[in-house]
Amino acid sequence: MPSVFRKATPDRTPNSFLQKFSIIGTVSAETIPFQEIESKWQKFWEDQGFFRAPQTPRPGKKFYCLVMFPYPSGTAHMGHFRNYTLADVAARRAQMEGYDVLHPIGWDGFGLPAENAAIQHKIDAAQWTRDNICRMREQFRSWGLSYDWSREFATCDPRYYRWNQQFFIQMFHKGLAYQKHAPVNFCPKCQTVLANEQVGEAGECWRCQAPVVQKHLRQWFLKLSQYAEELLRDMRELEGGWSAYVLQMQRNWIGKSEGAEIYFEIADCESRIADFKIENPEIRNPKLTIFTTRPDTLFGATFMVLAPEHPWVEPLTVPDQKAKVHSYMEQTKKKSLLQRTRQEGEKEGVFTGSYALHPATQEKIPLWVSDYVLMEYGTGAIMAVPAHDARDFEFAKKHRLPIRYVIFPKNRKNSEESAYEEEGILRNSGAFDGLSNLEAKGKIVEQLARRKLAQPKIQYHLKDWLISRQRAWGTPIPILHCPQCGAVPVPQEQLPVQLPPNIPYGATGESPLTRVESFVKASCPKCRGAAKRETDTMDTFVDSSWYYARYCDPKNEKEPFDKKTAQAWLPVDLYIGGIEHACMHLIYARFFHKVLRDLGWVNSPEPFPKLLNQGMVTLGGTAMSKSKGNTVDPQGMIRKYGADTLRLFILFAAPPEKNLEWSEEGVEGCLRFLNRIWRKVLDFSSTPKAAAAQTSAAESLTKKTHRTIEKVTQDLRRLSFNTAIASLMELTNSLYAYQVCGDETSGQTLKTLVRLLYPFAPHVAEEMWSKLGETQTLVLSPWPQANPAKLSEAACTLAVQVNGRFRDRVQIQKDADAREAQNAAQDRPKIRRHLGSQKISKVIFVPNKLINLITENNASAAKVKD
RNA sequence: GGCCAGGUGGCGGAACCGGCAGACGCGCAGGUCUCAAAAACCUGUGUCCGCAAGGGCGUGUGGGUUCGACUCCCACCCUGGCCACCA
Repeated sequence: MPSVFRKATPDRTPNSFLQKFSIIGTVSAETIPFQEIESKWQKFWEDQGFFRAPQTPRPGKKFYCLVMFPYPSGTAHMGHFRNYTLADVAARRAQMEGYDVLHPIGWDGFGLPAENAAIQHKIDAAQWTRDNICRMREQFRSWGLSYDWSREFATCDPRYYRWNQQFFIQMFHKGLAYQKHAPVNFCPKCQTVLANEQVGEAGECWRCQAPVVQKHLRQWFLKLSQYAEELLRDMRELEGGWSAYVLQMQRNWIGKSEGAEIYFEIADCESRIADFKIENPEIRNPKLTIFTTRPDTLFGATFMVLAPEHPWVEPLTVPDQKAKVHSYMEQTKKKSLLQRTRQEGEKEGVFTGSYALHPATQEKIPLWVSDYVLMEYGTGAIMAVPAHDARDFEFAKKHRLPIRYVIFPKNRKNSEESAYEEEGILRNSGAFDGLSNLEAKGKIVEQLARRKLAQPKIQYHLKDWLISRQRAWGTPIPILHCPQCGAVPVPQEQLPVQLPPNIPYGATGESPLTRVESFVKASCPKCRGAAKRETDTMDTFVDSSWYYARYCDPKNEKEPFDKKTAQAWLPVDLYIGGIEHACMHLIYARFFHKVLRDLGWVNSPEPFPKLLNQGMVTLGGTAMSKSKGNTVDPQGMIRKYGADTLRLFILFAAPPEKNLEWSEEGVEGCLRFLNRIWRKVLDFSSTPKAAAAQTSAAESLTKKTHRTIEKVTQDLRRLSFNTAIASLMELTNSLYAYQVCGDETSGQTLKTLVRLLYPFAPHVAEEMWSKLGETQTLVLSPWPQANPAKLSEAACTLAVQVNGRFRDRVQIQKDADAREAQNAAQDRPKIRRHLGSQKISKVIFVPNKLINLITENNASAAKVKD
């Protein structure tokens, strides 16, 4: 039977006929019945359990695809949709490529919104959370996400948070969890303390933006700082897998600076040693400790500055200066942290009247007090080197203090107008003259260290993680406070310490659990005496610091997870989530993973070697948000256009890591694309089949198909979903241009197209697949393989340049050599015209791509260089 | 001030390793079908000169390297982000 040629354009008989008679309602017969298709396939996939991951993956064939799990706020927004769709494409592709895929979802169930809702509406936080989870679960199901729902859990379930408690106790025994009295950040609105990472640049609460205040409280900490160096070092492992941007942020946050502590003796200290004894009985021979990253500038130190809060300010201030110093300290107290840490404003300060002895020269240098020195960093005291530090320079100018240059650039003089902060050669530095400042750094510290006047020191910005929260909706910290034995961990067999029912919610700055007598009253496991239960709960970021490991073995009731099983799945192969967690969750989880490794639970250095931070979904250029009122509800869009259409749009409109501007026209474009394939499928299934046509059009369509397989496969590997979809659109256009229907070639192309479409638009692809007469689900259908023979053309088009400028293209045999190419090029009239009578002096030939003919007097070579 | 990312048509974006800039989509214009419209389909769409053939110019700006630069190097401008009196 001959191939059936049909015009692609009008009279597509049965369907356009039907279309005319389906005027009632907006749905025409050619429109894809999304709702029907979606629920049908969602049910089918779930019933068949296709997305259930095996208990243990085959070695080398695992793909653990994870999205940052949601807080159950009650409504999923377009940002969730984007996040989870991106992961879904990666997971579905991996499954088709034959991997054992773990693609789980769960709920970050603890947190303030639930507790605030409980206070406001007099309901149970647990119930509120459960209801929200149900609502969001239904939304996620309607999006066609290939989750292993059998592994779902919520962190507010005692079956989960008991392991938080167990890890906490293990850390307590290792000294990694401890309590201390310390100045802490307290949010007056949330009525709880916060970790450093949870306070914004302007000193605001990360959650409610209220200004944070300082309090002095006894709180629980995890020794994050102990892992500072390792967290920094292991970023090598993440290079390439994480964006440079997040790595930079973490590097900044860890904030390593290498330098030295140097000890300055106080001059004439005998006369005032009594003052020190009163204030600090342990101090015998007071030496003021400073931290510097520039020990090479030591000889340029002409004065010293103490932070106003420094405990030595009082004893060092001579009677004559007391009034001035005290008034300055008062002034400082009134400034906010923000005011103090801005460079703006003149550098005020006062002289204490005391002097220190320069450790190298024994010179007396004055001791000043100024708030440009911060108590929180280093030791709260500095040696001031105005010649080589811009801040010290400014201070010295204002207060007429001496400026002594000790480092000089190689070939020019120092300007006396500013601090010289670059590299150079030492002078005015005693025995160190002539050394480069880099060499001098080590040598100066070395020499001082021999006299016990200095030691090398590394300083980090990263501090320990304050995990206590004075709120009820979190994991109870499993500690009992005994008047005799102190803080005693709750014995293993008493875990979990469960939240009591009927918590008297309220934000009072104290945990509501303190008012639950039955919870508080306990006995000490050591001495059996009466003890009080710890009532603070853990920061919810503890919950999210190891949830990725729990997914590997979520039903385990004996342990957090089986080590072997988790080690087989971990690390996570692809982690997808928003960038806002760069310095919170992503630091905490890396820390936790390393602790778990040291406790023997996991064996990989990093939990997430590959991280994709998806961009925001914007409308009118700003992130969609309820408060701005510029949101688009994914559910409404799904009802209007279908989940697959929305998926395609979200994937196609921008590369994953960039922001994506919402555009309903764009959505309609994607609907048009799906409809085009849909019509081809209907056409094909209603057309009598024919053998492959031996035409050049058929051959070229086949080649295009194989090139598309190649392109989509590669694009999926590098998570370039937008370009993958573009090439599917190209193939669809080629299929339309082919104009033949029902023959082998168009059938093969159509089937390939549908299989390639599956990760992006799975419901529609499954439906089309079965309409094409296929009986096996696409989930289990192997990913198409490009036939290398079909990828290459016998002939190729060579770009022809004359003197580097593109002039023409020429058809040439594939793998032709330079000689043949040049002959073919010179046969072209255009090229002949451009060459004129000029002689060819050089030929650049890139096989199968390009030939560039250079003439003797070509313009660029003849360019006079003057 | 330091660091990072980026700057390509009317718009979103493509060009992955230095080799035909603008794939794909949106929008716009013209056409086919229709009594008409919608849908669908076809054609065109960086810019300037030209009826056309053809040619000039074009990837923030200015230089450089190269036979050849969106791509590499130097300087600068702009946008976004992060850090920042961190000693």
